[in-house]
Amino acid sequence: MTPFTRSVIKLIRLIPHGKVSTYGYIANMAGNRRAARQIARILHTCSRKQDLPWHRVVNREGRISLKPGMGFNQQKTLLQNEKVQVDETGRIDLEVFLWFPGTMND
DNA sequence: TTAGTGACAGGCA
DNA sequence: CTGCCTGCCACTA
Repeated sequence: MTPFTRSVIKLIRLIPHGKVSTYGYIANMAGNRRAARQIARILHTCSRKQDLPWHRVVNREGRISLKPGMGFNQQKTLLQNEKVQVDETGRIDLEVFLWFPGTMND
């Protein structure tokens, strides 16, 4: 468990209900802006056991980066339960739902 | 050690 | 909107 991983975990837990963030932003906030893919891997490995809101992390296009049948449906459902609008293709309007640290918009 | 891969990002056509 | 390409980094065969 590297310090980078720990800060990533903390940051993700800060994402408020009803908002989303992106792999790139998380990586940037954690100190390594080129680590977007590592964020994905971290979530993939320890999301369940770390009790993380993994579903609040999408890619920079505001789209769910999971293949249908591989968690896509679950993530979409979890987000919709939080009133986040997700269309059938897994797309989300980042202009509305992207979380910016500091601006306690919720 | 090398090569392929992926829950990514950005630039460009 | 869709691809294609490059940079990135941990993991695996």
